Amino acid sequence: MLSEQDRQTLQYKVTTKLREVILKGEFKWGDRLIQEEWAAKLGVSRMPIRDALRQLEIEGLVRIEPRRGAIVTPITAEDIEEIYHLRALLEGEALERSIPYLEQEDLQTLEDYHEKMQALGKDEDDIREYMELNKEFHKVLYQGCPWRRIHQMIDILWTGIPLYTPSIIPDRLQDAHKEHEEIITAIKNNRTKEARVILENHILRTKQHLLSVIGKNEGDKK
Amino acid sequence: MLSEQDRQTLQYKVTTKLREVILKGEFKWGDRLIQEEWAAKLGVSRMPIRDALRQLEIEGLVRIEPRRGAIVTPITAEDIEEIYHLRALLEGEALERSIPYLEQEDLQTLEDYHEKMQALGKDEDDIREYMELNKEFHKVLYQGCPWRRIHQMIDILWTGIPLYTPSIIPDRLQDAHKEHEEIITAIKNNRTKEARVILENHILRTKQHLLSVIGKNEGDKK
DNA sequence: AACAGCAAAATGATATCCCATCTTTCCTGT
DNA sequence: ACAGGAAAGATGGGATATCATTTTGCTGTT
Repeated sequence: MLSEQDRQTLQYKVTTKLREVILKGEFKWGDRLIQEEWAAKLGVSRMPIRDALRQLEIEGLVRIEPRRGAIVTPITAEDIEEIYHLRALLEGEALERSIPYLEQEDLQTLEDYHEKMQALGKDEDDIREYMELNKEFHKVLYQGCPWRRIHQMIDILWTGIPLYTPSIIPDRLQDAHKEHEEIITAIKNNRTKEARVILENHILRTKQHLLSVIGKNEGDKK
Repeated sequence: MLSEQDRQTLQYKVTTKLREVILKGEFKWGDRLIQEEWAAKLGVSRMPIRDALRQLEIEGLVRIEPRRGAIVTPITAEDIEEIYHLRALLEGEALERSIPYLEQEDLQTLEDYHEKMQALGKDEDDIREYMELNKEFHKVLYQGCPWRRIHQMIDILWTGIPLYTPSIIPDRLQDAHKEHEEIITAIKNNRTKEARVILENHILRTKQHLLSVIGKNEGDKK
């Protein structure tokens, strides 16, 4: 049940809530998400639920079949593979087209974020903060890119990433940080193509790390 | 073959209709698309209109602002640039990941389409038929790719391409045909990377041709 | 011509109702 | 006992009516 204050931007809130529920793994593959059931659970009408489902279909978390409604399709390892590969492709392209438009001010913002991230520790709160800053850092990287669709696509990929406990991130902090620095340096020196390659590899390495950690955890459980 | 997309739902029809209207250029940049007005025009309620607008926002044809509704953002030359570049990126990747899964049967389908396209003439009906076959041809190319999101993204890009009068296509038929053939050959010989590069260049060349033709036409008008 | 302020319009959202279709259950005839 | 099918129930797509809130546009005054 959503509280009264959460009702400012209903569709947004509902979308966020449903996405969270699905990413948390509360559905099995192929489960149906019944509109009325969730409308009741969240205390809203069916319409914002439908809006949310359409959005989540775009993100790949449900599949909508005519007259059958939303079928939940949770994230698999293959999805991680896909999401990060597509991120590498699209963010690489976006960065290359962004650099010519980046101002001195943007460079400064990047360095600020970078420093803040470096200063953070490894407890849970700091890691959460890190994840937030990291997201902003990446956004600034390609905000100069004049294309409309690529931004939307990248956003979709980011929101579709499962919310892993921050506890699995720390091992890679050191490396990630160094890679960020390399990107900044490349941009400063106008080595556009190089920046792109570093970013792409940065993303793919993050994927590799994620998969290896998940793989281990999965092995532990069963 | 089109079983899934054969949606007989109203929202699908409405989306198609509104997309057509926008791509035909009946709106100027920044025009508002009033829900009730179009609900009346199409003889439906506001609901399927809203569903359609949400979809069109994803495709980049409208922008939805809270409490102000849908603002139409028609296609510009820069959009063509973006759409075709993203197609090259995404379809290239999809093709590379599709080839390992392509069956002998799919190869046969590709050659069938290819032959049919070759047999067509240059009058308007034939060109329309060609465009349809071409779409199917490309779809078969990457249908083996196991990723979900990339297919959706590619579909969105295809539907967002303006419906130019077929009269501007013929000059490139010969070249396009040859490029298709090269792709088939590369796939047959398992030269995956090569197939990818040919496809990417094929798409970018198509873009270049389109832009040059449009550029001329625009020049004529003003 | 500028502007303040108010009325009309449009959207986000709710509540209900209807119908088509999908799913499940249960009944029937062999 | 069981396969097959019919009926009942569940669910989604869609229509309609209504309300609150915000935006837009108009009008009359200065």
